[in-house]
Amino acid sequence: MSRYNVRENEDKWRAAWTERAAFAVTEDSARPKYYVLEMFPYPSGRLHVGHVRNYTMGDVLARYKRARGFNVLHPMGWDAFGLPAENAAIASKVHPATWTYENIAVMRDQLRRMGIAYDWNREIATCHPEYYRHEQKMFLDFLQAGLAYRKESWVNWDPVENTVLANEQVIDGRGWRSGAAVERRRLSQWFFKITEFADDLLAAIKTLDRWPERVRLMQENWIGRSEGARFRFELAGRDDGVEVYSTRPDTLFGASFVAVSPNHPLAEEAARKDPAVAAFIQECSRLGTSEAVIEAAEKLGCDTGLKAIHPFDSSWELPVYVANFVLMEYGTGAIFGCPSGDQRDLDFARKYGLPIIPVVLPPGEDPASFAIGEEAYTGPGTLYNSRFLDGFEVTEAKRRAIAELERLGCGSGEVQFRLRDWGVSRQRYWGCPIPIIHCESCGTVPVPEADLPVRLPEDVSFDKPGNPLDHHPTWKHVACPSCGRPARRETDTFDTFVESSWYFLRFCSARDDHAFDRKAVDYWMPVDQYIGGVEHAVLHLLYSRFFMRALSRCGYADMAEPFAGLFTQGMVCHETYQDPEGKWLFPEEIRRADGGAVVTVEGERPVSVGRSEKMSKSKKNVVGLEAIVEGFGADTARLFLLSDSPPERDLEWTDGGAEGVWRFINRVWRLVTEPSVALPPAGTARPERIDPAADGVLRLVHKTIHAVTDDLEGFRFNKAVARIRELVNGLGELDPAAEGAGWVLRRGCEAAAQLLAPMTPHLSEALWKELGHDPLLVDTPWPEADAALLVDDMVTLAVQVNGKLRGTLDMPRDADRGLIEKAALDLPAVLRAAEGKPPRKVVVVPNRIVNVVV
RNA sequence: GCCCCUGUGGCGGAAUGGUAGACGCGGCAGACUCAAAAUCUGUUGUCCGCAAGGGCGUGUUGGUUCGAGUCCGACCAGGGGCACCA
Repeated sequence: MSRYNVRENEDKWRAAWTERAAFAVTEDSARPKYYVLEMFPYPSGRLHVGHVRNYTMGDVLARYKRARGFNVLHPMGWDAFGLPAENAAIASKVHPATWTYENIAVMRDQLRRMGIAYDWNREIATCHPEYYRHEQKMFLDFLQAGLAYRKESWVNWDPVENTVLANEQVIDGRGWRSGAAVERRRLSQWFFKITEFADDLLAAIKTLDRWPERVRLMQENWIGRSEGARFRFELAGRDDGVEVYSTRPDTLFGASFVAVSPNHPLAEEAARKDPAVAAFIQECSRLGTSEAVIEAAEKLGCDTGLKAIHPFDSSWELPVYVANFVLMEYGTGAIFGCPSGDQRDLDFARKYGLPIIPVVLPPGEDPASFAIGEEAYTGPGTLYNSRFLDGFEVTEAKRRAIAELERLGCGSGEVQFRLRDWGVSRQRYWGCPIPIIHCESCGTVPVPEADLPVRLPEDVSFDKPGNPLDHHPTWKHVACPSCGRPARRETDTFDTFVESSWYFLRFCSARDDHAFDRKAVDYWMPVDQYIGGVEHAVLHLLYSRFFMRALSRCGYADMAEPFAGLFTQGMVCHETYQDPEGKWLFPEEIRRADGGAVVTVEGERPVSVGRSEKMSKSKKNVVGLEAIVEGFGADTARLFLLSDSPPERDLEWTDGGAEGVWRFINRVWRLVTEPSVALPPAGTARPERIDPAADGVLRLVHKTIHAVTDDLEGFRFNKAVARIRELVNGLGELDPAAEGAGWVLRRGCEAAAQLLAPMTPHLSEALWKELGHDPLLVDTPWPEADAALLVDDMVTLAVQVNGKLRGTLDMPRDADRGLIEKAALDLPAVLRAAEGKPPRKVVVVPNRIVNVVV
């Protein structure tokens, strides 16, 4: 019995593709183009199976489309700037650049071994000055176009590390590494004006019909368009007021307080006079900037002592609170509270004993008895207790309330977006320097284009807390390009999302002197199929959509949407293991003992098995790619990652499953190398006579070609694999004595090799050669199914009595309705189930089912 | 708190409103073997039954329909997102 030699074959066929330069492409107007892109990885150290799942899906598509005659662009690169490199620098004294480039070398090698069909000539690393210099130029152009600007904003500040923290780095109000209490601080930072395109970014989501529904929904929520009113409450005894934004101006007569954000100027003013307010604001700053945390926290407030005057009734005064649930970043940073119509306001009013005035009467309720209980009423209804708004529906009341505010001159209707401008400044070393010089007399001066790129200095130290660029002895000291006097470089670097917002354009002409060649971009863009994790559903994808618009406005391109099709794949998960002390264990540190109990390999101590979770280093539930590829080969890993779960769902890695795939690969190998009946030479014409038994198998071959093609088009890789397995099972059961069996078996084996090719390219190439074909399979067109062989002459109908299955009926396809009814009614099982009762009705669905109703 | 998704055998999962459990993993039985591994064959939702056959089954619970895993309502459970991780 022969065994498929993985090592030899995988090396051999990869070398053959490389020698052919099979996947290097150029623009070719004669052929339809197809741009397949997987989200490029951060070079974290080594490839894990999650990456491989992502890239395998892209490769399946790239190889499939290539076989269908498309000119396929399938590039790969590295999202190489980022925090982990700096953390590594702090932890192990290795320079971020060294660490990054070493990781890239390891991961590139791993990717090559997986046999993914990339055009490696287009490889890019975003930390390379040849990449980021174009980004600096774009920034200058955005600045010119008014799409980039500088302003103050709030951040989470770690006073020990002297650094800004991400929300996820704030744990219970403390810095993740230092443990120091986090402060909210104002910092002057650079922003991209994404809100400029808010309406268009929202409206165009409708055109992205090849994006997953949930991603579109997430983006819609993120942009968060709302219609409401911005208006002013005068403050009693002062000549200023407080401006609020509300989506429910119709409920103004239910108002019982005004609340401002802890960062609102009025709050700061109150804090200066009242230590209690100051202490409260201090307390709020501990919550951090995350909306989820703020919204979930108990609604707390602190009375400022100020009184706001109701815009519709100057004798009506409302208390002004500082409240922890009011966000400075949204609207005006101030609201009015209507407890009967908003849950947060209701909680707040209950806590502080404020009036609760119902103003919207739900349909069918009696105004005399309707009362607000535990829940605020936010649904539709009719206004009451609301003077001139009484009797109007909510929508109409909103319109009238706004009209009245406008008449009074204290406000107007306004559309608000939840979307805020994109803050791109990071107080970090390992990122793209922002090409700006700060001069005391000239202000912020752009670095002249001729001086680009602004390169990162290499001699930096990570001994001190804070930004290494800031405490570098010389780097930031430069002459002002405008006046020549001593000035200081911007020491912030870009958010790494900036690099990933245009890398797909760079791939179109990766070695061009400009950011990209317009002709190449016009040919290849948009990306036809983008594949990546759903974790990027909002930010990366929205930023890229913004960049495409911003670059188009600056004359770089002429396109709004960079990604025509998007697919978000699930994560790869694995069981977790802990020893008796609760320490996490790697899968290879455990084994299953004879009784089925799980024990440690060392010392046989009992292991508790946890549920399957996303593979992560911290829980050690990771499987090494090397071990799999060494043992079973790249094709096994690829096929397993495609076969067990639908691609959009999480996949559980199991050793058993991978072994099953390995068995299957060997079964296919033996099917071809040790056929049950001698195969005629390649290209032999179809024999005159084919036995009905063999004809059934031939039909299976064509049905499989048809179904697998359809499944690949629809991203149903797991089903495609299942169908190919059915084909292989069917070929294994072919009667070798049947007339025409050899020819049918050849057709079947060829189809199996071709259909498997996008998934197991090495194996398929080897099978193709075994089957006597000389040209590479990679240069062979996709097989076509013969439509005549897709439909059977006989069909099996299910027969039900009152909806319950009682038997089946084999009938010719499209048989006469009366014939079917009669045959069904004569079935013994039907007679038995009907218990002698006459049929009241017989439902016949052609070629599918008969339902006898008695 | 707000928004969203998912619940089907021991497990991963199939199923245009039409034969629930394809395909695989695991289990059980057998063949080959001195033995094991590898491989192959059969079997495998559950309950009753010697069998033929039948009852029950897609988180719970109502509804629509000749017919519901699929559509609609309520509930329960698990998961995800909510602006400096990438």
